Amino acid sequence: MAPKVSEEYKKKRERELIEAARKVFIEKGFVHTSMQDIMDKAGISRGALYSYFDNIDHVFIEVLKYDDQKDIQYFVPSDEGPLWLQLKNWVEEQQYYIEAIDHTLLYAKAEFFLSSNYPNDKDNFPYIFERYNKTTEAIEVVLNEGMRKGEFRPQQSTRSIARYLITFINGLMLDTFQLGHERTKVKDQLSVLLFSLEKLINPNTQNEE
Amino acid sequence: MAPKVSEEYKKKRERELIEAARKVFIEKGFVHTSMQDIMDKAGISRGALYSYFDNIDHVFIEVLKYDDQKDIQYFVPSDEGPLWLQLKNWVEEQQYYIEAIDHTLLYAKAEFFLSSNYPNDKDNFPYIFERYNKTTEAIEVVLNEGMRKGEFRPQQSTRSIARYLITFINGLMLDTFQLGHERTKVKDQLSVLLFSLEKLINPNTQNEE
DNA sequence: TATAAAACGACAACAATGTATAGTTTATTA
DNA sequence: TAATAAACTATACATTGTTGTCGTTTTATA
Repeated sequence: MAPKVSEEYKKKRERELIEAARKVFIEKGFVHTSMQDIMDKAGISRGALYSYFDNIDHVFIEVLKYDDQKDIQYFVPSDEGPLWLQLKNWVEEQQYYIEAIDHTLLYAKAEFFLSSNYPNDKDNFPYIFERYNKTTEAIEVVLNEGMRKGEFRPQQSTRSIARYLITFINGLMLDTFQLGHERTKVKDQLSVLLFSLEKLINPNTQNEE
Repeated sequence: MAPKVSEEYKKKRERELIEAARKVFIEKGFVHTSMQDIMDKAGISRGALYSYFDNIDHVFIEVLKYDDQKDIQYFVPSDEGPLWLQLKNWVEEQQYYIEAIDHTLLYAKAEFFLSSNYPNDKDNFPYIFERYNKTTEAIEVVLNEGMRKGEFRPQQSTRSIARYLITFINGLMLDTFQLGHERTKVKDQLSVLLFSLEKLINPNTQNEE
């Protein structure tokens, strides 16, 4: 009379399944991935897969959590150097995330949040709001810190500016899905963003009004 | 020996079908719409529908063409008044397009270009590039005109600025799909856009270098 | 009224889902 | 080390939804 495997083992197995599923989603996106695809990639039987996950939405949600957990690209300010440079760095880094689109979940995520049945009861599905809020808040914190230090003197609310930044980056991603990154000119666009961000944030270096 | 109906009749019928399909796509998006849905909405039989269109991608493409044709929201500059005000107007108008998202094809389009099989051979499907190019070019023309008149003195290339504008608006749309427009604060975001656009375009009113 | 086109709707084929069952493997523990 | 219960495999199955085709029926006109 013994439960055959430890809790640990089950966790580990589940993680393997999630990793396999993640690969499939990156390759094929969300809409065109079936449970069968995941079984094939993971080398697991139908019954076993269904004993871990109820359906494909469930699988995707778990993949999302897993991915979020390891891929923290939130802005984390440090004490060293001017905040403006840190912010600039962060924006420039986004280029690599966007251009690596074929090797990330970005595409599948966009599909999922657009087309899955799951988020239809949008209000019951806070994930997407939370993520948006977390990201903008992280930016907002930096902007506020910059204000406190007297480095930034924005004329708009820091929240608005943070939202603006995130929205633009979302736009870049969408364009990149549809046009490819060469046509989108990601780098060029990010440099225009930086230019205007500087104006938004730090008008005192331009003129005193 | 008679072709049962006139060419006119066929065109008319096709247009009716397209209009019915358009309604369905607006209601249900692209991914969750089936040929059956369109038959039901149009009150037409399977065979008849298939005699007009090969498959659902084909239907959608025709809907797109139809929609583009009547819904020209490209920027058209006039000779009256400063270009800056015209541009500002155009940007502010986008608010209504974005907020009317539930009554337009925008959502279905985003799904289609993300998830249909059709655009997979992206290079063979110029529609999306053309549309992007047309839109940005329309903006670019205005910016150039403004430069010619001495009204605008951008420090970036006008093409970059045009792309920047369109990308941001795409981002706003994506956010609106996912968050709803209250949460996205469309109006607020557009005003930040206008602020930074002014800086991008017309730095001479700020300082002379 | 003959006829060719247009519309109808049944149908086969397929793909995917989630459940179920019988048999096999395996880690634990008594 | 043998018994046992859980995990897993392999496969079958009913169900559902969708697609595209095809033989038949209807209908507008010459």
